Amino acid sequence: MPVTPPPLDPVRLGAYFALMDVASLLRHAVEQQLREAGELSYVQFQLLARLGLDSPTGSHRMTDLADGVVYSRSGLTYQAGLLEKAGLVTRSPSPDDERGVTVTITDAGRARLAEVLPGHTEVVSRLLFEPLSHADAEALAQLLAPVREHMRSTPPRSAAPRRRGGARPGGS
Amino acid sequence: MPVTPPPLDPVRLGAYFALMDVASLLRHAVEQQLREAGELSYVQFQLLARLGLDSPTGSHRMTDLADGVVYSRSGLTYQAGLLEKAGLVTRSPSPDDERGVTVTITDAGRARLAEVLPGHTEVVSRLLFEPLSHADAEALAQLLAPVREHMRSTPPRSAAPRRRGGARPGGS
DNA sequence: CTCGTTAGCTTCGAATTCGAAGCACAAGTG
DNA sequence: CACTTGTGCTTCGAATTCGAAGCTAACGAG
Repeated sequence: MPVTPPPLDPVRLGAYFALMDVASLLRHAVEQQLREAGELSYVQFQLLARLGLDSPTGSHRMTDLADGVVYSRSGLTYQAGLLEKAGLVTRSPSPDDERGVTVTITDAGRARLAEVLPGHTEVVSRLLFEPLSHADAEALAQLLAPVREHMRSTPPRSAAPRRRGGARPGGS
Repeated sequence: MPVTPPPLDPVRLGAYFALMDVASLLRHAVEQQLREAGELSYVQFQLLARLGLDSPTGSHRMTDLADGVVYSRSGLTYQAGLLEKAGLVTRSPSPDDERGVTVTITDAGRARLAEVLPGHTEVVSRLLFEPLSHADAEALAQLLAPVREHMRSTPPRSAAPRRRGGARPGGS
């Protein structure tokens, strides 16, 4: 039974709106920059960045990539397919787990990443950090860190008994 | 000539990632709640909220709505069309400006809004504000306010001479 | 008044996104 | 080993999104 929660006070409401608004605007600007500079979507850029910058080997399992990116699994497959078709990554079965897929960035992928990264940095610096001092940025990061933790550890839904979900084995 | 900008220091990079991540997660959670509680998309909810809560008359021009929402004009038309088909708003030509369209929320629209609002508040409170004190929320709002201003006042692109943009007159 | 320009919104086609359903491999149980 | 359950990823169809193109109304200059 949904107990009517207390409405958000103006301060929180403002913070909520500002957060969503800033993120949307920033995302749109970044997307535009990426499209013009390197024909990349935001998701593709995130994947390349994760592979090229966060990984010493340049490889990741699809699942690991999905953890870093919010989007749905199917969307991830789609974008990874586009990246592969563009020659920026390769997909191969994982050595340990036959059903896993390992995605590896190619040299062309690294080159493309290096190509768009400066512009990306420039846009983020200009739009997000121009009005913020270094101390502000630090405060923002420290404010958001626990929120991120909290969201990532909270299940998507509280109740909802998950109607016998998942993979039915014997298909045909 | 894109002068290579200095890369983002770790603090700013962390703030940037945290911001985008938190906003994405929150948006997904909110979208899910809205879909389950009231068959509304996020954009539709924003439009209804703007009409039902922000406007004394319950009406707005399309342009005013577009200013509050980030999405494209065509997307706005699409969602407004869906809302109209669902009977939650009406669209009529603006009295002053014959080419403007005024969107007005209906009683059914207000009812639907009242229906989903508690759940929406609950999700936002739980996901975003549970790990934040009231002072934290205030700090967050004050940090983001100038950023929002800055983004909204900055043109989408700096250079790019806008190739003779807009409406070409003699179509046929 | 007539022409050229701008503003406001819609239509169109292509691309992206999601959730549900499906398949193949892995792991646990008897 | 046979069988059941769970994990990892992909395919599929529907819905949403965007940008470009188009149309009508308002505006400005000659």
